[in-house]
Amino acid sequence: MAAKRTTSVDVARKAGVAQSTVSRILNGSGHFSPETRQRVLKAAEELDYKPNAFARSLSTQQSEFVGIVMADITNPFYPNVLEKFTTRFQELGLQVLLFNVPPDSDVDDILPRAFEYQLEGLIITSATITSEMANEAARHGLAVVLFNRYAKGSNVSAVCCDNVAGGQLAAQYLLQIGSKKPAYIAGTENTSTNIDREHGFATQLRLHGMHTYLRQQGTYSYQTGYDAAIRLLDRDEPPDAIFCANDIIAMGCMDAARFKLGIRIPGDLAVIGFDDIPASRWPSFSLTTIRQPVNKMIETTLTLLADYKSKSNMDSVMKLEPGRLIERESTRWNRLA
Amino acid sequence: MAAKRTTSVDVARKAGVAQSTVSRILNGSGHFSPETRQRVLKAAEELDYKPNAFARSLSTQQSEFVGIVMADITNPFYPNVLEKFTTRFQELGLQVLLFNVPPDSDVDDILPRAFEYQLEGLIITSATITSEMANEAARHGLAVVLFNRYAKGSNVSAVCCDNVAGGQLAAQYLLQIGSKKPAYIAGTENTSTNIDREHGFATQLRLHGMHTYLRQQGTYSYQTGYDAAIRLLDRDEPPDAIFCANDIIAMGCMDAARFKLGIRIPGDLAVIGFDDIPASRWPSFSLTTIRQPVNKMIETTLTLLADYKSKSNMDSVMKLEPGRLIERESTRWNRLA
DNA sequence: TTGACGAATGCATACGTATGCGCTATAGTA
DNA sequence: TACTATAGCGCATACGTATGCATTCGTCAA
Repeated sequence: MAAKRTTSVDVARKAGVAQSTVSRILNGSGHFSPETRQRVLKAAEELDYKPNAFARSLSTQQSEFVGIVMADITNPFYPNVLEKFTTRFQELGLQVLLFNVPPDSDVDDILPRAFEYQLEGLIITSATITSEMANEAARHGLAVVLFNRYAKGSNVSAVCCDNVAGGQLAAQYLLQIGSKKPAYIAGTENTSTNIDREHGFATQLRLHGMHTYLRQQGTYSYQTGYDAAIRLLDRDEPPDAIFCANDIIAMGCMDAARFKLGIRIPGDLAVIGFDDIPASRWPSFSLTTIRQPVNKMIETTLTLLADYKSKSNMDSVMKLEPGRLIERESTRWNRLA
Repeated sequence: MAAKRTTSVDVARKAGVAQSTVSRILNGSGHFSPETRQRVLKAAEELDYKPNAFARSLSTQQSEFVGIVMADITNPFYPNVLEKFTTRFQELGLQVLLFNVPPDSDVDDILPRAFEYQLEGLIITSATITSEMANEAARHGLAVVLFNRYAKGSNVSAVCCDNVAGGQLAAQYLLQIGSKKPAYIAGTENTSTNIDREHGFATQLRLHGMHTYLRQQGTYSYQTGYDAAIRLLDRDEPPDAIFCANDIIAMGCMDAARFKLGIRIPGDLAVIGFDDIPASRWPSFSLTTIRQPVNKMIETTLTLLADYKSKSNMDSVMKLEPGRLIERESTRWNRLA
C-alpha cells in the first residue's frame, strides 16, 4: 500500500517541535530537556517511525555500505568467509551489498554499479579486476581489497594466505614422509593462488633435486580433482603423492582414486589439500591440508579498509598471512624415517 | 581523498544545459536533439560521472534493494540458493543486501535495520520471524517471504519444498526396499522443515503398521548426524535404515557408522537424506536423497515478490513445490522384493 | 493568417535527513 | 550589576536526482 511512510517531520509535528530537534534527539547529539526528549521519543514510537537510510546517507555523505564480490560461492571455502565478513561488518554498523559474478561475465562489468552506491569499501574474492578499473576505483576514492587473490603489477591492495610458503610446506611435508614421486593438481589458471602454491611447491622440490613432476590443470572444483586424478594415476608409473591446489580438488581426487581406480589412500597414495574446509576433517576424507588463517585474513582486511578511510592512504598494500599444516589421515602412510 | 564527487549539476554546467536535461537524457526519457544528447553524454563521460543511487532512490521512492537473511550459510544447501538469488536479482536490476543472523541473536533484531533501507522485498532463509514483526513489516509495506520455512499461524508468505510429501516419499522408499526398522534423525527442533519431514515420514510408516520408530534430535549439522548415529546404532537392535532430516546430517551419520562403528553402508544400513547438496553425489557418500527443487522455489519466490508489488496483495501465501527422490548407492541394499 | 500541436529545453520543487547558525532564557562569574 | 557561557530549541539550507509544469520555437493544417 506504500501508506506514505512516516518521516521525521511527522514526528516533529506530533511532538510539537522542529524537525531538527527530532533528528538531534534521535541521534543523541545536542542538549535537550528531558520532557522534550520524552515527547519526541514517544511520538516516534507511536508513529512507528523508521529513519530513511537513503536520506541519511545523502545528507551525511556516508553510505554505510560495503560491497562484497563473490565469484564462486560454490567453493566451500567461501561461505565461511562470507558469513564472517557479514557478521563483522554488521557489528561495525555497515551493511553488506552482495555482488555476484556470473560465469560468463567479469568483475569489471559489475564495478560500475558498485560506484553508484558510494561504498565505503569493496572486497573482491575469487576474482580480480583490471588495472584500469582499479585506477578508476582509486579516482573515486573507493577502497578495493582483493581477498585471497592479488593482481600482479597493479595498484590494488590484497590480503592473502602466504601461498608460496604453503606450497613449500606441502612439498616439504611430502618429501619428509618419503614421497618419491609427488604430483600437483592445479586450480584455475592464472590465479595468483594457483601460481603461488605451485611455485612454492616446485621450488621446494627443486631444492631436493626434483626438477620435474607430473601436473594437471583445471579449475577449483571437485570435478577437476576427479578427472585429473584419473589422468594422473591411471598410468604405468603413477605418483605416490598428490598436492591439490585446494581441498575441494583433493576430495575429487580422493574419490576418483578410491572409487574409480581402487587405489588406497593413504596406503598407496598420499593426498594433501589447501584451505581446510569443514569437510576436510570428516573421516571420509580426513584430509591433510594447509589451513588458511581465515579469521586473521578477515581482520587484516578490515584494518586495511579502516586505514584507507582514516589516513586516505592510497598506496596499495599486500598482506600475507602464514598458513599452517594440518596433518590428518590422508597422508599417514609408509612413514619410513 | 573524497575528491568531491561529480554530480549531474557538474555535467550540466559542462554541457551548457540544465540539470534536468542531463537527468532526462541519461535516463532516456523525453525528446532531445542529437547534438544536445551528444554534448551531455560526452560531458558525462569526460567527467567520469556516476549517478548517486541514494539521491535517485530518495527521489524516485524506489530503493532498488532486496534483503536476504541468512542464518546458516554453513549448511551447504544455502550457498547455492544465495548465489542463484543474487544472480537473478542482479538480472532484475536489484541489489542484494545480505543480513546475517549471529547464533545468539534473532531475526527480529535485524529487521528494524532492514526497514531503514526501504527494501523492495525481504527473503528469510533458515529462520523465521515472529508474528508481531511480520505485522510490522506488512504495515510498512515490506514484502517478506520465508524461504524453505514457514511460520505456522502467522501471516507471512512462504515458499517451501513439500516436506510432508518428501518425508512420505522417504518412508515409502525405505519400506519398499525392505526396511523393517527405520529410524529418523531430526534437525533443528521446531523448524517447519523438520516437523513436516518427520510428520510425513511417521504418517507413512503408520500406514504400514509401524507406530513407533527410533529417533534422535539435534540441529541441521554434520555433528548432529555423527553423534546421533552412534546413539542409534550402538545398541542391541539397531535400525536397518535411517532417514536424516537433511544431507549434511546424513553425511555425519554415514561417517560415524562407517568409520566409528564399522557398519557397512549400504550393506548393513540404508541412509537417506534431504536436499541433494553437491556432495551427495560424490562416490564417498553417493547419498540417496530427496532433492529440493531449488530453481523452482526461487522463481516462485520472485513471482511472489513481484505480485506483492504490482497487486499490493497483502494476503500471505504458502507455496509448496514437490521434491523428488534421487536414488543412489547409500540405499542399494538387500532389495528383497 | 492564425491556431494548434509537438519538439526541445529550462525552472522550480520534492524526496527525508543532518547540521551550521541564530535566538532566548537562565545560571554562573567577576 | 554587567557580562559571559551554555542549555534548549527553531530556521534555513544542503545533499543529488527526478519530474511536473512553463516556455520557446517551428511546423502544419485550416
